[in-house]
Amino acid sequence: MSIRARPEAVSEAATHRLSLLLRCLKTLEAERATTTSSRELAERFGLNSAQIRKDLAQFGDFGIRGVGYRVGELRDRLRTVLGLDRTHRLVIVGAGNLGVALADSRNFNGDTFKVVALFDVDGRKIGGKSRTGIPIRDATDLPRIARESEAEIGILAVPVEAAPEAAARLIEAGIQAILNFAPIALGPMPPAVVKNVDLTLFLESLSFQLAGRG
Amino acid sequence: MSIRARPEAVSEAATHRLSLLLRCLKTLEAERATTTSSRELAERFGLNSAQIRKDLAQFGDFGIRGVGYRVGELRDRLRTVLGLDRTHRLVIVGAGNLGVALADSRNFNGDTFKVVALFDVDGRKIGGKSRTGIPIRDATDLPRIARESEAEIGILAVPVEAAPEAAARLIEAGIQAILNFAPIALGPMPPAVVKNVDLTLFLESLSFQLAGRG
DNA sequence: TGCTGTGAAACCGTTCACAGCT
DNA sequence: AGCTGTGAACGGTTTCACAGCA
Repeated sequence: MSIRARPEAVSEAATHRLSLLLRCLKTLEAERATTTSSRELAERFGLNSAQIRKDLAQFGDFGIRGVGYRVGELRDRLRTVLGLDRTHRLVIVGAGNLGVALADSRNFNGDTFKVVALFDVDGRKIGGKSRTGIPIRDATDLPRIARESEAEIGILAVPVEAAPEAAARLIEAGIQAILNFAPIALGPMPPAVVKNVDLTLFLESLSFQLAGRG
Repeated sequence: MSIRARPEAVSEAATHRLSLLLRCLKTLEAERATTTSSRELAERFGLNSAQIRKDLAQFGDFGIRGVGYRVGELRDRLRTVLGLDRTHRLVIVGAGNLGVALADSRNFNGDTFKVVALFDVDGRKIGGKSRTGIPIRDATDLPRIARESEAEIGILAVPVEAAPEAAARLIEAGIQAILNFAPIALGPMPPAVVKNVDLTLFLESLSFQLAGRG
């Protein structure tokens, strides 16, 4: 029922579980369910019921003892907790295959996330548009455009050599969070939050697991 | 000096650190360094020296007390441990923006990983090629082609609705490991290893961190 | 009754600190 | 002397088990 002050530290694993939980709730809602319980959620989606309760308890008392959770209400609370109750504008640096793929992706273009522009240094690309119509702008205009469009999140989809400098530019442009796809571990760059998504690492991790077999 | 039997369980975090460590060694090698130590590695690359030693100790005694590690030797050992001392062939299901971007990516096309084909159900794409020349084949031919080319790893770059069935097809085709980019948590699908890379989750995680500020 | 919310217990990964080897 | 390899201490996260409330 009641909300709690946000704890100073929440583990990344817990954050991911909350995102996943929100998705589960959307599924239940699509089925017109009005009420659920940590046990039902756990059984249907392969989770742990105690963990669901603990994860939620960090942010408030959202359930009703003896009953469970109201689906619509819990979904709203989770959206608020995760900051998904408003629109986040994105800029993508690097209009190569990956940058354009992300810009046109369904998942990056809903109500909560919106790509405002792609940026590149290649004069042949500048002035063009992605398939879904995201404009490709000159990377030197990034600071101005990022501020004007009030973009908060920057995606790095440039080659590894260009990544550190591009990251520095995003910071200058007032970007608050960076999702880095270049295979280099960017350290924290205050005041922005950095998340590295190293696709090579995932592949090598699979290779490692394959190596542990006949 | 000596190698050890592979432990039954290695944490994912440790695996990622070993991949990163291998990258650091490549850097040192490019600088013609022949010897290094856990302390040097830790200081130069922002790691923890005890953790480096612990991570390595799971697989053998690779160092020399009082001296450190020989760069070339340690790199070779790590490559073996991670299974990167041979070529892994990949198939990519879904020749949309993301699939093609991955197929053409530098990081997915070196000596250790090689994309053999893209697969799609769209007749207009079938028979074509990606920019770097990866052929786009009919998804119904996946089992045959995957076996003929001895592909071990399958990448799922299809829309979320198509992901579960496409995953099942990869298993039928004898694929040993799946890297899933669709925003759905695929459970384990024995005998294959599954790794979910949910880009939406990363974005939502950043959103959450942004929500914890003024 | 049956669920949540939560202390306590178990577990796992990281860090410390040093014995032992070169 | 100096580094590795490792048992022991620590801290954080997950799981358990139940008190307390609808």
